[in-house]
Amino acid sequence: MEKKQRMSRRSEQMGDQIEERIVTGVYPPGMRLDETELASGFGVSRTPIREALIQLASAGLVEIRPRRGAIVAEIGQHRLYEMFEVMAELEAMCGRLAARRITESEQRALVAAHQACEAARDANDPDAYYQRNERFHHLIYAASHNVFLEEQATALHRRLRPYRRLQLRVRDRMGTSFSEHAGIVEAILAQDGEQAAARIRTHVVVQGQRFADLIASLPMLGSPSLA
Amino acid sequence: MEKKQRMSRRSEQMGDQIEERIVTGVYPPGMRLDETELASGFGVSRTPIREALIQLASAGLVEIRPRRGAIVAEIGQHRLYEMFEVMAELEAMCGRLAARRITESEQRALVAAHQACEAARDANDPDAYYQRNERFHHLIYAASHNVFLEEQATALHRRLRPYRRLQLRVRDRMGTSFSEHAGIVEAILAQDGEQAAARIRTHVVVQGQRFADLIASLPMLGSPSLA
DNA sequence: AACGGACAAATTGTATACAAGATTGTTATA
DNA sequence: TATAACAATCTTGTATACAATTTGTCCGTT
Repeated sequence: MEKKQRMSRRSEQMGDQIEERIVTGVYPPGMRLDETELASGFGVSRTPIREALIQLASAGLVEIRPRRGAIVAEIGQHRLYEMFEVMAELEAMCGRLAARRITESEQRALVAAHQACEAARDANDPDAYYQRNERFHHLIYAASHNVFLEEQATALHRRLRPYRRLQLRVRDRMGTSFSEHAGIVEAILAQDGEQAAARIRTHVVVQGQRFADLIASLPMLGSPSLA
Repeated sequence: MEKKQRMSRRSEQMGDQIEERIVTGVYPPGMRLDETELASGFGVSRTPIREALIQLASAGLVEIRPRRGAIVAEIGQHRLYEMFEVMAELEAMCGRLAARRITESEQRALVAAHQACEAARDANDPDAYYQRNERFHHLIYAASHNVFLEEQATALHRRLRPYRRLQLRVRDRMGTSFSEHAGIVEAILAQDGEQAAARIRTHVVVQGQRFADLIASLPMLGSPSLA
């Protein structure tokens, strides 16, 4: 999990900062990202900003219309549903592979992360739960022992972060989430790949009413026909 | 399938051209991509080249080492296996969804594409089969009626293109491929999602000996520990 | 009053100039 | 002869200047 050694490349730092502002909602969907403005705001020239925007566009966070500037990508309900559908399947795949390939130390780490979630739930601390939940899921990605899959899952998870986050405050989502985690852990430890996959699929929000609740809780909309 | 209206953005054209040269092997894995050299070669300045390289790096085709230039990404055996493993699952998901959601006109198009493959096989024309096979697969992606999934599958498919291409010349792969297609079409038309998924999983090369053959047939190697 | 065209302002895309770090080759010394 | 340090050169990263296209406004005409 170490990744600090390349200091150069301002454009990357810019990219990280802009991305942070996008996923935290400081730059809301649809907002125009003026190159000159961003440049003066960050105290750099347009060049690193442009390069950062191109990267973010490749990642799908912003949309660059030729000669017409960049805007924060608007994800419509429909496309959001599609992305969660894919996310569910990617995570399910991670779970299936993890059940077959997880090592003993990874098992211990997973159980520990699960217990950490339990503590956060008991303390009724959504922020803590959110972070520990992220760790829990990431441990499953890593336990798949497919680095490429892990990367893909992490990237998509990150992209869905702002939408997922709000969802934790809805209803008794924390409690539900935790008990679902329990089932997932059990299946993985039992090396039952198919059951792990099935339970993860259910866990990810795509299912029926739960997704509708998510949609309803989102302040940012975006027209459904954007996809 | 129309996408021609934005003429501006040289960097995109450069990106497409460089990408083409990468996937066709003109720029082999590991090759150094000198910005100045490329710029003068394409008759443009370094700026569009740089932007193109950044995009290609985001897509995973090139690797940019800060202050040390860009090289064509080397995909080691291990990572290649991982990518095919994910590809298989993505395609399987497409098939499962397609079985449930495919429209009648899409069914006709799929059958037509399948028959076109048959003709190419009978003519023993690998190049034609290659193209029609691509179309066949893409139709399944589209029939999933999940645009995001379709995009992801298409992107990964494209990235694996150079490796897949060589594979068609191996053995009697064309004949095998076609008969597997038949089973896939049947499952989708029968709306049997699980069977379609299973057959597609088998169809994609990851399975045992077949993947070993693929590896053996690849001139470009890349160290296995790159992942 | 509304529509259309032309001009003006602003913003993106590209080229070039400059700065900073990396690589390579040379030289001196052990 | 080999190694280490230094210098020269080359390449990338950033800033700025310029070109081209879009957008908005104003005025004229119908």
